[in-house]
Amino acid sequence: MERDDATGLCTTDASRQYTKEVLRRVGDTWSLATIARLTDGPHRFTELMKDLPGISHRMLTQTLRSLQRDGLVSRTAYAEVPPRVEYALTPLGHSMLEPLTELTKWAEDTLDQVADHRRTFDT
Amino acid sequence: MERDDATGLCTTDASRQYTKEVLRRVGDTWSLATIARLTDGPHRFTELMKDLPGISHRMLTQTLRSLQRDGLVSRTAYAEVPPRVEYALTPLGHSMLEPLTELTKWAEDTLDQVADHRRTFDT
DNA sequence: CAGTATCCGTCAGGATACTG
DNA sequence: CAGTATCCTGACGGATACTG
Repeated sequence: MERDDATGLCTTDASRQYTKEVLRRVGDTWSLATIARLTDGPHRFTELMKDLPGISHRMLTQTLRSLQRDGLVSRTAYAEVPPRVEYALTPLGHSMLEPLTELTKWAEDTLDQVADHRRTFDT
Repeated sequence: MERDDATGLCTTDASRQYTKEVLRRVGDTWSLATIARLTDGPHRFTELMKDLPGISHRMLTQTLRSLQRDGLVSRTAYAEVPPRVEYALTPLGHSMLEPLTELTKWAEDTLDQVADHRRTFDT
């Protein structure tokens, strides 16, 4: 596997597949936010609705299905009345948190720089 | 700033802005691939076209403008005939490579797991 | 409560043609 | 060579109504 010596970022065709793969898994509007919300433990559907301001009923369902399909989130239904369903991160889901956190920190640290540059660029 | 103790991933409203911010900057189809291609130094427009299989003329322009606008990529035009323009990562662009590489490695390492899980889930 | 189904608007992004 | 402008399609995602 070739990697750039300075940074470790692959520049091969194969490596670009991985970046695309990441986007395919969590590149949509709600996946990352949903994962972040599940960081501290299992949550119910309604809790997630409440804690993800702006998400629609439909999109939460769809996002959870997608994450579940990829093995990042588990779904547990309890046979009760009223029905209760809990979503939680799987070990695989947890394994994403560390690299994801790095990227989030980077965004946080560079937010102002980017905003400044954008203003300058527009003028 | 509240962070989850176990993982360091923010779960506050503010932190979700950062994840959204990342997606806004590089969440489209071609930004990450373009950045990866610029890792090893400056490249010309045509080189990038050739090295990003499937990208259209229009989308490369649009992607480069967006990255330029955010200060991740610099554009240098040489007053020659025929015209020559070179794109390169800025220091800010370089600063993204490390966290990005972590995420790429994660995708690489978990690709098979996800593929397996997806097959199982479909049945 | 936790979904599924349907309709519909918006927009990313491809194809193509035209300029400096 | 390195763009810009225009048109068009398909996927993302919101609103709403209906089930177990």
